Amino acid sequence: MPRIVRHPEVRRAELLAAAGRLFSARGYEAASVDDIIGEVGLSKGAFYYYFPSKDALLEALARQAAERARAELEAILAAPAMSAVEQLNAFLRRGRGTDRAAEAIATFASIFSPENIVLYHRMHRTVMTVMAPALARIIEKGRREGSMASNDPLISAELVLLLGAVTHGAVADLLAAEGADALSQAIAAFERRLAEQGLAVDRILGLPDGTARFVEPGFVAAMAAARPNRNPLGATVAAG
Amino acid sequence: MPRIVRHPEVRRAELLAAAGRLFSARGYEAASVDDIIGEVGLSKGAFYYYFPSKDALLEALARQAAERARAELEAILAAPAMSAVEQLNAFLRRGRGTDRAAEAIATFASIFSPENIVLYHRMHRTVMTVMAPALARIIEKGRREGSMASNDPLISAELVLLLGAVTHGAVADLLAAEGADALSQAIAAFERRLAEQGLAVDRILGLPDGTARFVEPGFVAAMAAARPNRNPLGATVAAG
DNA sequence: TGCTACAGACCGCCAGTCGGTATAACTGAC
DNA sequence: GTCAGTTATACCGACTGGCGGTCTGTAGCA
Repeated sequence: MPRIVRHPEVRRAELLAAAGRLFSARGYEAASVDDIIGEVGLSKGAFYYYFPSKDALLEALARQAAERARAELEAILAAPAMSAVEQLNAFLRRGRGTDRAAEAIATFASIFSPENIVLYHRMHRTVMTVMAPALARIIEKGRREGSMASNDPLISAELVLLLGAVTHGAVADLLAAEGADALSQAIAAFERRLAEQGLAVDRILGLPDGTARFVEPGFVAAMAAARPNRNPLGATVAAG
Repeated sequence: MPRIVRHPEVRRAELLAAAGRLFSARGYEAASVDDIIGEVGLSKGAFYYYFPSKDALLEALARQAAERARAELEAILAAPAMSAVEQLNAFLRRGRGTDRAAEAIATFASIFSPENIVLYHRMHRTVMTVMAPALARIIEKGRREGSMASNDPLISAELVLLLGAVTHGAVADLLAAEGADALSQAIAAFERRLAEQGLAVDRILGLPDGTARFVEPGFVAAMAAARPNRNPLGATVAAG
């Protein structure tokens, strides 16, 4: 086979990109190392030259995601003109504008699928460790401004983040919904759920009811409209 | 090899029991089907006579756990003498008495270990579908009694259950703590966390602060005291 | 000339398959 | 009631394909 040499950073990025695609599409376990190197056009030996194990590749992918999330956050935190409450809402809605609904539903569809628990968990854990302290800073600011209450900003931050990550079931329902009736029902259920989650955040942080909102209005409907094409036999996503 | 025939129900139970032990001890992926049948003294063919796949065995195990949880709940729900608030606390503390601390820490240690995400997730999901409606009934009762507030008892129930399942990190810290100082710090952190989670539940359900409590006093210390013996090299549970 | 980035045959293990079989349970003849 | 014949059930274990990971190299750039 022709031997093609690239800059290590480029190769590493290629592997991460291919792994990201394949893990999302097929699930972490179902996507083999051979699949990944096949996509990049690399040998087994070269792969293990870059990553000590398949798990390390997953870890690197999670770190990458966390790093990107952190970068997105810096922008919010760096804006001193915003009140803590405004920052909170900006935080909760990051990447959840109606314009990014298609992107969001695609991500959800792959990451919340049953065969992707491992991928989801890794991402979540790693991103969480980056996000929690950032959100805690917002909560502390809110406390100083007198708009928020919390005994322990870091713990409160983790609880709030947790509430943001419970969308699993509702997303699955949204993806599985067949027919206009079921779809509009799923949308309504999803929005009720998001409203309740927002309320829970308000209560935990001592904000007036209706202050925190996880998505901007119309986001769920936009996501539903942008659902990835499902196979004609139905049940793309197994129930449960 | 001698051929030993048993009643199918007995064999099935044997397999479930062995799988429960091995999955907990080594993790779902690390415990092979060969390990399980080795423990039971059965052949590969016989195993696949009972379960169509290793995953189906995990599913059956999760169902079993859910069924047991449901049975435990019936007792609480069947007691009409208890107020909804009392039922809530009984619910939150099920299996969390100081007398059951040893059992609890052992369960946590295995189920929250990094290599057991799959096992944890399955159990959690299955048990959740059983628990959420039960807790929702308690919340409805509380609403009728005027002690609780909720727009949607089922969603509130799911949020409350979720809050009960966030103990991961703190448990890991508790298990990893080396030396008296670190241990007492981990205990304190755990208790602060549980207190905050209790507060969050209070707020979500419109209860006075300090009403809901996830464990009885002294439970965390009792758990810490009952930690399973860790290997002398330290770091039984990998960080994170 | 030496080190870095690569190649690919190879290994052990694992979930799952398959053809076969011992044994218990049932049948009917006497 | 018992005993050969038959069937269905519960079981055996060699085998397969594919997986993650290893190892011995080696081409190509510096």
